[in-house]
Amino acid sequence: MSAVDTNLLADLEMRGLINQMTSPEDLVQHLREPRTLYCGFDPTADSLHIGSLVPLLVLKRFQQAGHKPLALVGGATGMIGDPSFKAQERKLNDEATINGWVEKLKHQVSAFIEFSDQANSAAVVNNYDWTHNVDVLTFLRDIGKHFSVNQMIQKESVKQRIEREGDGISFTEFTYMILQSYDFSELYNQYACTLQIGGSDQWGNITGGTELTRRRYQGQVFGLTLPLVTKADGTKFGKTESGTIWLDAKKTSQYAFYQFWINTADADVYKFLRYFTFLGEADMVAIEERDKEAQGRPEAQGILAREVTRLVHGEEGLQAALRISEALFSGNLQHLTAADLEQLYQDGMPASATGAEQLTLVEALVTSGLAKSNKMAREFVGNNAVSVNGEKCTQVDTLLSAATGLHGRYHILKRGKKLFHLLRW
RNA sequence: GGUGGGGUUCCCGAGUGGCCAAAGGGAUCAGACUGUAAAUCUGACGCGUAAGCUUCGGUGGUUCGAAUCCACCUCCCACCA
Repeated sequence: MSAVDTNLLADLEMRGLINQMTSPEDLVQHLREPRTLYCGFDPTADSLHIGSLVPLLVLKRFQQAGHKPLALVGGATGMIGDPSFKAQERKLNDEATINGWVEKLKHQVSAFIEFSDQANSAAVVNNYDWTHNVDVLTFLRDIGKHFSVNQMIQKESVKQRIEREGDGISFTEFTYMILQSYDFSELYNQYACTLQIGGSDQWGNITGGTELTRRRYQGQVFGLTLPLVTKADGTKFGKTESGTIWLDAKKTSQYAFYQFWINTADADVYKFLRYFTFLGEADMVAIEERDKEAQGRPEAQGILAREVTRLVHGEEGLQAALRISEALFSGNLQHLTAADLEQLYQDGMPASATGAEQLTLVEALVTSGLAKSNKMAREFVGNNAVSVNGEKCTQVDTLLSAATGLHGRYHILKRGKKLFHLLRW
């Protein structure tokens, strides 16, 4: 019960992972003992995306330091929708959908924290459990009474929605803060949970919970928010041209996930190492130093990509991503064996099977999704942007068939510098 | 409820009867240069090999011809109540 790493907050500080804390000095004292903390994840889709990675990893950091993490899945709050810093009212999803998502998130969240029999073993909780049978009158009298509307409308997170003409905020979303506060006080009561972490946008909701807990149970609980992950070029983190980067390998393959991190800008990569890996400070400083001295390609992106992919998809997932990446970007495609190619397919390289006897290059590009119309396909070919099995192909009418493929069965199509597709006959 | 202003191609935004698939910017994509970068330069950017076809909130109408004019509908915004 005493094996607590008291350097935890200093480590978080070094990583730039602390945005705000309630009563910092008290919290430092508080964390000298093993504590229980939580972070909420609302089901807004059937998978979390990398935006949730920072809080997930911080839960893990807390557990490694000897504390007990609770991952809260918002079966209840997900039905309401968090208005914090959202420009517009969100549409509600139906209950069955949300319940399906809740199950997936539970599973996903579980991969990041330990459930073994140790004293600080993690738990997954669902706020639906303690909210679904609270009746309205009880809620209004026992919980609502503790909240001042005057204070609530002062919160930065909803201010713009209230002040801005045109867009408003429904009572439903306005109430979200109360529900989340209720969660915190319930977790305090049921699990002795005394710390909530969350993104910086959660500050208002978290402090609501610390106050409610004090009023209901006279307990002191703490809040700690994490910084919003930003990119140096100002674009939104976690999105690429092709969409959101999900944690679920079915939605974003391990290969695509790995590639996402490999493509991190130099200006962001050292910051991201701190946010997303468990490497020690000395190691990270050394990496940065080495990259600075060596001209040419920095190695930080590769380290980041390997570390994060391993964290999310495990060693196997990482190896799969590496196999594909190495084959496509550094290997000679002609040297791949049939088994190698089959492995790439198994590893989740973008692929499709063709039903046709033969395809023109243009048709192949369109059916593989590498070009969205025939016209675009022709343009790519004309631009010298397409290669087949590692060789530039500039003839629009080139015919592809099983016979022209590698091992009588595969074509590796490449459009531009980094988009690949495996065509199977 | 009243008055006024709007809804244009992924986004912003010009366009007020033919010269409009529709200016300009952004985003995106490709090429060159590179490090599977950044910056820069070049090109593409509704669909179609092309002829041509389909777009400018919706539906009808006027006209040889409409994103542009008319009617109705719908959604949004501002001000007033």
